[in-house]
Amino acid sequence: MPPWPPPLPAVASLPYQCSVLLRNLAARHSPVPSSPSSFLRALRCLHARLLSAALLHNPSHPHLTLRLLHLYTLSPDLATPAILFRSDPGPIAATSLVSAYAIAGRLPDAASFFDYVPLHRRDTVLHNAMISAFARASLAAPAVSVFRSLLGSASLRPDDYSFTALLSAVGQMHNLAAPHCTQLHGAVLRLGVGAVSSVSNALIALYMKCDAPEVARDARKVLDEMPVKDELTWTTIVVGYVRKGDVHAARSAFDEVDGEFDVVWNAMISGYVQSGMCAEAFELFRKMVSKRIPPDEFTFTSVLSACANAGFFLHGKSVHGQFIRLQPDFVPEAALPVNNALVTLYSKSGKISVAAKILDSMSLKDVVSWNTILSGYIESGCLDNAASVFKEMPYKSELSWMVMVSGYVHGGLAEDALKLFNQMRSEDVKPCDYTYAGAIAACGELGALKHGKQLHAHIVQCGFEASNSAGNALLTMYARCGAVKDARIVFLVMPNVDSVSWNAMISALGQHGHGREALELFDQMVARGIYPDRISFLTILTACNHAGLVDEGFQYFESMKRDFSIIPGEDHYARLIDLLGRAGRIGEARDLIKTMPFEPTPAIWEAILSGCRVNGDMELGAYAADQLFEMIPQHDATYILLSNTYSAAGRWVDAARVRKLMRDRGVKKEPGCSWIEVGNKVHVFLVGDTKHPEAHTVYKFLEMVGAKMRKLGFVPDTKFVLQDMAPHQKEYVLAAHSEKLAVSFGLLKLPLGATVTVLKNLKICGDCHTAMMFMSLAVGREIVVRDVRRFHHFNDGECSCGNYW
DNA sequence: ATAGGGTTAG
Repeated sequence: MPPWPPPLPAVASLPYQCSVLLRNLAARHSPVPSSPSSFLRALRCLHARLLSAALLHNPSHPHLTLRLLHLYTLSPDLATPAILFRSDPGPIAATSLVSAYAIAGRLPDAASFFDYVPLHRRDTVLHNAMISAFARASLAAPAVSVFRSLLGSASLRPDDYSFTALLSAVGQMHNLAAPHCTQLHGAVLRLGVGAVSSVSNALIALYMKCDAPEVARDARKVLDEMPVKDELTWTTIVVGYVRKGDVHAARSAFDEVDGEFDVVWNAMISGYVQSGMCAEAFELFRKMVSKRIPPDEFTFTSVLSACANAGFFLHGKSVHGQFIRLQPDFVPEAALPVNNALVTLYSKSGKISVAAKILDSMSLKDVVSWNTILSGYIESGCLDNAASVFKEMPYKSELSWMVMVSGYVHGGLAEDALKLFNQMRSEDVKPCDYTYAGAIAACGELGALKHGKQLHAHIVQCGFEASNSAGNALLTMYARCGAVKDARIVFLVMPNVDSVSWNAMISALGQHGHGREALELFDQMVARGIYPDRISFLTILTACNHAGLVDEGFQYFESMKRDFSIIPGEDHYARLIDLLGRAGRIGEARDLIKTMPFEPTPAIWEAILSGCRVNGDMELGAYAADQLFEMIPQHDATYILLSNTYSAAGRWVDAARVRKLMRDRGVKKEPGCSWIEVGNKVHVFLVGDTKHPEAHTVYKFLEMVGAKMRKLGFVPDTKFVLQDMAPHQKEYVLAAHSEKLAVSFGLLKLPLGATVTVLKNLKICGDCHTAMMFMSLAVGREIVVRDVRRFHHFNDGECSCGNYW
């Protein structure tokens, strides 16, 4: 019979071996004494030996404590900690239980053991353990009150441990005021514990966490007065300067110790990563390796995240290799964050299958691992894989929901996003502001204004009104739904508008025909010292486009290069060309192409093409079409555009060739629809190949619409009435409560072609009244006034745009 | 029997 508990392994490989030992014990891989009392005795013996090896409370190995605790709680009929405690309800057992539970993140259990000890039996050490338990959980107030009760006790006095724990607890508070630090500093000096390095370290950390900029000096003073400085002193200083945003001060402090202590390297490397200086982080790691300082799990995690952030994938791969060589030294718990960082690295470098393989090979996974692979799949566009990971992941956090909701929105599946959001709330998961932002963006996609407004109310209720992500999402949603007024209110209410907010507001004005106002707002933004980015200029060009402000558009384009040194991208050029084309200055557009520093892209040719359509310059149009044809397939719309252009240019054979290509490649023509509000009804128009209005297709479409709306949980009592308006066109009236339901089919994104088709259909129906209303809705949205005016005369035969599917 | 710093997912 082998001895029990098994003998502890040699010192060199202690943490790893002990972890394995404890895991095997928990899994009953080792012989276990038959009687509960001898199991308990042996377990306590093991516990004591781990403690004497200083392993259990070594901050690098909290997982050993967890494993041991797990072993204690393993079978309820054996030695649960409660039974352990009942056999010895004194302060000593309570202290180790309080700290064990605190490390395990189970604060309520820790507190209850503290409470069980009668007042007269509590000693300073127990108080200290409780204070640090609260500190770990970032709960400053209860920690302070435990410290107060220690002060109030007649027989007890706080010692250096008490102060260290208290200072760390107070440091968890947000917006800590400098006077508090000075006050605590005074108390430390009065009680004469300032010479103890742990107290001074905590004091330095406290000063560094203060918002006031000048406290760094006070921290430095504490440092200079310390008789003995240890490695944690220097780490605290380095970390503190990084937190204050002063990487250079951190680096000079690091150079002051000359890398004498290993952990300071970690602090400096991660400091560089946090400040976005990934190249410096990697350089330091290289230096560390050349000095033969062994990297630990923190080093690996930081440097890998540096590689992932900066796109140093080859460097990352070599770090991966080094980690593999050292891997046997790491317990699974220590390897976990490194593996997580590896999964991130490979996801970001586009090697999602390698990332999945690493995840698969991990013996230990946590929420972070699952969330990482989830966002990896979403970023690489594998929504299906993401959805199945989401379904099967053993634990979810709020972040998982957030990633999935916004993943659906980004992937164009707004309905699924809202469905998931509703499911989330029915499962009582509290959404954070980012998740709300995702759901609101989904409403914007769908044009579900009422639903969006409800979410706005929730946001106010949850206190997320000051959040920029939520505010920007609301702003964009209102803009997409055409509620510029509401968008403006959100913009005015937001406490810290950022450049995203400005861009969104400018775009809201621009898209709804308030071109001049959009330009004014842009100038205001610049005057306020907010630097416009490339998105700002895209927005401005769009605004100019919608308002027909050609010369202004040109001026802003020049100013972008000259005053803000932003290099125009293909999208900027495409918009400028579009602007020129619509103004009939297609020749200038053609000249502009020649000045571009890159070869024309499909977007550029498309812009030229639409300009040619407006101007009837079919020669240049056909040339652009030829260029596009070479680049096909870019996206589905290109085929239709091409075929129509060739037809308009009289090149019927080429048009037919495009149509054949379209058929061969299986490009689907899906029916689209449009909407119009009349009174409290919403009319939905079916747009598409209406020459084959087989009844079942029409009804199928209606069913689809109905199912979609029911799924979204909007107006459930909506009735569909089918009315025959004309042989070539069907109109469905939604007897809705004037909600812009039809917008939920994504119709605000209705392109020019579709609008033209609707107008054409209305002409066929002879419903000029509706047509006029439709135009008034269309004007200033995606459609430019002059385009609509062209069809004011409804000259069918001349329509070069054709149908939009 | 108790303390201080450093890590990963958007």
